[in-house]
Amino acid sequence: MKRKVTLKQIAKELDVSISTVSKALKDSVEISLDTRQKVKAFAKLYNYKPNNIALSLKNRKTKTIGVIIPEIVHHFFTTVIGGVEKVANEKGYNVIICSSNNSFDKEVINMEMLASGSADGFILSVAKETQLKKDYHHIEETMSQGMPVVLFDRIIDEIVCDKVIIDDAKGAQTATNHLLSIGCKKIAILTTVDYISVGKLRTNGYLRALRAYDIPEKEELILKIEDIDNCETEISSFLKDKDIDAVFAVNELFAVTAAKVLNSQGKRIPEDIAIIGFTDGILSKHFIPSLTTISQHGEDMGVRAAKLLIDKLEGDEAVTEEYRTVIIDTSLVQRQSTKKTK
Amino acid sequence: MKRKVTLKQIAKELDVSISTVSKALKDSVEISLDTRQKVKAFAKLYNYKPNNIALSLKNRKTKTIGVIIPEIVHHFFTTVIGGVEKVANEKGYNVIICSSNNSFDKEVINMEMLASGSADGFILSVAKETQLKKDYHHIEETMSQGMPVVLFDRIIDEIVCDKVIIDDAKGAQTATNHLLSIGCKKIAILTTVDYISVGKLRTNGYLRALRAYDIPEKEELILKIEDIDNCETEISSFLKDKDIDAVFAVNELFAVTAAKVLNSQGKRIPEDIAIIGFTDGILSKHFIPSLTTISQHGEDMGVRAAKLLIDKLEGDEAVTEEYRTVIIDTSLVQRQSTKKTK
DNA sequence: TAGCGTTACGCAAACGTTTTCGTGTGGAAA
DNA sequence: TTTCCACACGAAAACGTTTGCGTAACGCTA
Repeated sequence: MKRKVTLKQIAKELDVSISTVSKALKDSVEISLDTRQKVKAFAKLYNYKPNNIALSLKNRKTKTIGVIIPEIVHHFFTTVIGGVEKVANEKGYNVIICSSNNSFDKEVINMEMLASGSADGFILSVAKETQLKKDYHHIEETMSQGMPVVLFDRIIDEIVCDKVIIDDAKGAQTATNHLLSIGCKKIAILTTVDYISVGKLRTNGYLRALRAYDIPEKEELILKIEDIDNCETEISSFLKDKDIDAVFAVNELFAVTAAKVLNSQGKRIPEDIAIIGFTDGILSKHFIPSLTTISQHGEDMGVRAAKLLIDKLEGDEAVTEEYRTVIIDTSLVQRQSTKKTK
Repeated sequence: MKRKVTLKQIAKELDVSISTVSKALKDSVEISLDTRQKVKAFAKLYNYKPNNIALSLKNRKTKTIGVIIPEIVHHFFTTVIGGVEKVANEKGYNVIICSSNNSFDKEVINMEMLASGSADGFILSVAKETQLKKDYHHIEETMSQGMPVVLFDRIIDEIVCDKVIIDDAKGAQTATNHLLSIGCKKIAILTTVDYISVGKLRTNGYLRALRAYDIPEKEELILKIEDIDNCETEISSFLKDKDIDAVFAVNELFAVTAAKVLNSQGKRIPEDIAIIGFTDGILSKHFIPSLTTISQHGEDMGVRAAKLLIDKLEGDEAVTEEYRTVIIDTSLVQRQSTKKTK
């Protein structure tokens, strides 16, 4: 089992100096054509590849982007990663992905790990726990050490940096408006507890849409779900015998669960009750009936986030000092769960 | 914007040597208690963290595991990653994830990138293109340079290394047996083209089960799908007016698509036609009716793969020279799409 | 033949660590 | 006063690169 070949070994074999080998491989005119060819042939033969670690140390940059997301088993986040990878690879960057599993501690650990030499900058969506805890020291520390950070989706207002978000409130408003426009009047919302920023914003959008239509908001039509993993029972009892004609769910799981629950309660979708979700994942697409949703364009988010980060990494001082917030448009994806029937 | 603080800077500030600082931080008895405390206080104040890159270079290992998967937006693979991360983090390893996007070239590039210093070993599921092309030089090269590789799921028989697989044929047999046991006799299979190893194996399992029941295999009940993204039309025309009482789909998408197609063709599931899938993803779970499947236990696979790799990385010569193949048990997850009705 | 300019290469520093092997200082024993 | 031994610390090498600069050797001109 041979080790990886280094410049030093090539130099020794060929009885020249390390610098000669290095220069020859770079086709430097300093080195005679003859030597250059000899070195290159030898390097190819032994499959020489420069050691990235050594390069990183020397250049003080790693050419890799660290991505930290709350969950890896999550369609939306993986699509974002897809977008990040796309531009990163184009620009010669590597992508390291870590998941925080929605744990504050793991987020900190991962961030420190990557920050201590493994990545040049970060693309980050913060963990639930972090939003709850409001402790952002790890992010601020990273930034203060000169490493750019781009926040996306679950962002933090207090932190000044580049951000990529969707207009959650507007998207929710669009969703609600859609329901209103097809004649729904009694619209329930399934949302998250308020400390999840996106949940809160979407709730706001829902309320805004109602107000615009002069429909009074009713406390009993709003369900704020804490335990996402066991949302079914909560949703089931909430929806039981409720006098509504539409449900707006702030994520895919809630939407699908609501559909199932309503189904088993004997309601027809969309005839009796319309459903609209948020996030355009495979569940919404393949469910029967297929679910109307607000698409977040995850891949776009990833693309924009990566561009922002790379700009900052390669930019001059002017760019470095200015922070931008990119707002990705949402779009309504109409499917069967909100057919116009009234 | 301050840079990251290094040993050298601390040494300079405190007017001692670099080695003294390094030793002090490691609580070496060589250094006086007084100096030790001073150094540590200073290091904490400036939030000193050793530079991983420098450590990697010095130690000639990175303490990171490279994971390369065909698709990042894929539930099964992300669950595997979850398993890998779990044990990796326990053992102090970092995880770098790259997707090949099912492209041979990208697989090679990613592998070479990570191999040239960024990772100590690999956990890999090969791209479709690689299976088709049968070009494995990048994997063999990596191994010959002393970096262990663990293959999982889509493996390559010709390569000698640690492997983690499920018994695809057995799982398919279990699935088919299940259908037979509830009285189905005319079972169609939706599978992939043969060069996808898992597809072929699952087809074999299906045939084996039929033979065991003395049911002749019929060419017209087998659909080998090439273009997965546009499987719907193909499945639709295949299933049209076919005289069958069950469908076995080798993956989740095929199963769901079949269910939808049958639905729209006026068949009831499971009363008219039973459906069983492979891979226990969210689609199967949330579909109505929920789909019976063969669970691959993705997280388990990740756990075992990571353990194999770390064993090899940290093991002595004896372990290093022996290759193991771990077979993960599949299990039947019974749901509504295969109710016993006959 | 002395002086000069090329050519073709080597030296050494630097990136940030760790670790082995000195070494200067001080006090105590002889 | 000399010798010896802890003690506390520093120098240097090594990991694998890149690159500015120094310099032998050579051929040519004056």
